[in-house]
Amino acid sequence: MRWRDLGDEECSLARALAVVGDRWTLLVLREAFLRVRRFDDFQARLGIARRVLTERLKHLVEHGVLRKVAYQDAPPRFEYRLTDKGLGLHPLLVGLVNWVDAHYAGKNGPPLLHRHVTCGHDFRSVMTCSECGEAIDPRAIAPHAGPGARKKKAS
Amino acid sequence: MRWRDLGDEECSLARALAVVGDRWTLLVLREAFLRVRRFDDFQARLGIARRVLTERLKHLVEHGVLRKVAYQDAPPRFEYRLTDKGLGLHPLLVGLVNWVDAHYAGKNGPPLLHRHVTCGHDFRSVMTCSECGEAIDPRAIAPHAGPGARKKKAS
DNA sequence: CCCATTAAGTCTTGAAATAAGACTGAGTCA
DNA sequence: TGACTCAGTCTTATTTCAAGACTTAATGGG
Repeated sequence: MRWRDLGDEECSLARALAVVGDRWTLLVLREAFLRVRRFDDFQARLGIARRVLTERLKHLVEHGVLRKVAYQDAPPRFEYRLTDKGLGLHPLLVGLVNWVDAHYAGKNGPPLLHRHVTCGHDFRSVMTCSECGEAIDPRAIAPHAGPGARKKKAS
Repeated sequence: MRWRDLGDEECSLARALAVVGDRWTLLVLREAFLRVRRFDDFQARLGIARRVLTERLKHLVEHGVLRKVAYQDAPPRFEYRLTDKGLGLHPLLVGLVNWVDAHYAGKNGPPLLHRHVTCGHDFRSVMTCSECGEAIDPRAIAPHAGPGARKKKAS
């Protein structure tokens, strides 16, 4: 299977990765969550090939994760802002960051903390069950075919 | 910057991606969560190059996400099992799946559901604050430098 | 006017990674 | 014996990436 055909898969995870699973894409979003918006700023902070950055930004805009907004007309200049859909990924990224920090703690602790402005505390993202509200024990997850399943493979 | 040097970054997200950010890696883990354990099964279900699969499995074992366990001696045969560290990624993957399903619902609904065996219901993974217990509004997350920060870049 | 600078890309080139599938080696099964 | 299983390894052609030079349009200073 080719990576480029991932979006055609039935599997939800495959379709998610078709959007944000390319190299650098999640790091571009990390910068976006840190309020970076302009091409050269993304490029300078990530140090990635400009060609790749161009491609990733275009892809994220096409998938509605970022919006390209003109901030001046002459010469035309644009910035990239998160959409609501893009913002929805932030808690997940925090969860991923918490996962690494839990397993590969540096000597001094995590380099970045996240404050929950609602309650004012630095927090970890705790995954809970939408039905019973309890924190999810990873061993208590049982995947099974849903209504949109075609045959046997899915996710 | 080269992708291979990602693990040396201070940024937690970069270090997470150095472990699970390669092409196909998360799909390998999806299969592992669906109880797939053997090389040929992974290969047949994913349809990826065997060379790439070999590399990804080795990488995941090296990083303690999977364990390679002999299940017979002659000829030697192995299977790959999730470690606790690997299991810790399952709620995050469910969250990612929920994210796509929310934004790109198929006509029939999601192809895969997840049951929370503790309460018996199909659930979505809701990210909540470890401090106040509330569901996290993505706009209420304020990243800031933590104790392990070196200069300005992080995550 | 002339030159430097900024910003958002595009282009080029050589180096890596991936896709597809053939091949290998040890052992089992009939 | 010959077909088959399983877990890889190898080969080749194609794609993608890394690094940085180049482009275009405008602004600011001397």
